[in-house]
Amino acid sequence: MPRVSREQMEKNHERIMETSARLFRERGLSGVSVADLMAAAGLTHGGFYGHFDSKDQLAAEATQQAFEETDARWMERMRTAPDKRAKRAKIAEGYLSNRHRDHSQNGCAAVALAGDVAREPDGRPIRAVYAAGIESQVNILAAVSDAATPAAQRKDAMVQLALMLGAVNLARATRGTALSDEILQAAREFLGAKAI
Amino acid sequence: MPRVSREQMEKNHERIMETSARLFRERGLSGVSVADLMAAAGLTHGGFYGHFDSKDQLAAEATQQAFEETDARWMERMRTAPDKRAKRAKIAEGYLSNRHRDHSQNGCAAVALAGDVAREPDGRPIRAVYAAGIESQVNILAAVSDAATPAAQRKDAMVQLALMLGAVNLARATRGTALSDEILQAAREFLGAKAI
DNA sequence: TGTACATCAGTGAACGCGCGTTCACTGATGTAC
DNA sequence: TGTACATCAGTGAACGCGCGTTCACTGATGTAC
Repeated sequence: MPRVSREQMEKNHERIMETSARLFRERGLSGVSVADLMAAAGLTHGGFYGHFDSKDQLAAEATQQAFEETDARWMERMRTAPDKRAKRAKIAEGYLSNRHRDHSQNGCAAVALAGDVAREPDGRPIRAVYAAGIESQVNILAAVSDAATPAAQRKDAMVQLALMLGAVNLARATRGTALSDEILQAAREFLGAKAI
Repeated sequence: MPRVSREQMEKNHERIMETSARLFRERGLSGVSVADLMAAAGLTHGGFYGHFDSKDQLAAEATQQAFEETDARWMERMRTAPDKRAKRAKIAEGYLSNRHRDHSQNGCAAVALAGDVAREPDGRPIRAVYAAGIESQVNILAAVSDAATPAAQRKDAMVQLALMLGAVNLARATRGTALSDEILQAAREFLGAKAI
């Protein structure tokens, strides 16, 4: 049934973006084919190029959307915490949860796609999107650092982000072992976060 | 020129392993084809299955070899350091160097393959190899922790490893930006390591 | 408001390509005498 | 030590398959009158 209404077409466009943002985080950039992600949106593969120039371009747009969602989630998690220390711990609790390890599809794009983006050639749109996403996360974390100077706050933020990302990455790669739980636990304790 | 001597065949086997260990770290498990890695070893693709049961099996063996090389390098780096604190810093210096960021092919398999292994299905041989490699790295780092109890030493080790791995992963994914250098620098400072 | 027709979102076959793996073949190696 | 022959490491064509992308087509949507 070809030729849907313009309104329906916009809904389809959004649905392709949203399902792709989840699939890319779950299976990686090359782990999802155009046919896969169109099928996940309830369409056939041929129509893809009416919505996006290329798979690369969609990957960049979907990644940007995923970063924005994570930023929003972080802000929301911090909202009820009484002070900076508690706000940092709140973010760490979610990030270092077993739930986040086990559901990369809804999780942070930074950790889900780090390995893929690291191997993308220079100049690919997703590289700029990724770097901007990390910069934004660093800024959010720097704003809740207790360090004395902006430079020290920024360094604090980078250390917390690197630790969280590394711990989740390691925990996912060792999924199913006791070591995996241990790593998350060690990182949580270090960042003053509870198990949730 | 088929049928080489048994001695030559063993050399070829080793060369396939060694070039593969480098290529997998540089381009990822699915970024290297059997033809690629046989060509890198100076052979044609058809002979591959005389040496290995499958690409998966080679990936597991090559990854194990890469982990062993990193362990040996860490021990060597620590050898001349006067105390535990200096030994930890020595490892961090190498790990968090711009050189390590820019040459994953000769670097740590844990960070190079974390994303790939995280997405491998349960039961694949490389998953067990990877988990054993991480366990070994944790043990090496725990042995140079200044914490009071073995449990605390192990947690220290996991935090240092997660931070180093996360920082290098982020630095690689943001390669070419000022942010990339900043992240390595922040992690080095945190772990008391110099820039080398 | 109703009709005629142009537009174009989505379909599905097809494109060239590279993948992991198999296999018939080749000819130097290794061995039996 | 020399010869005849069986072995088997490596070759390269071929297998079925899935990939990203293209394109002729379809028929409901949207518009001009």
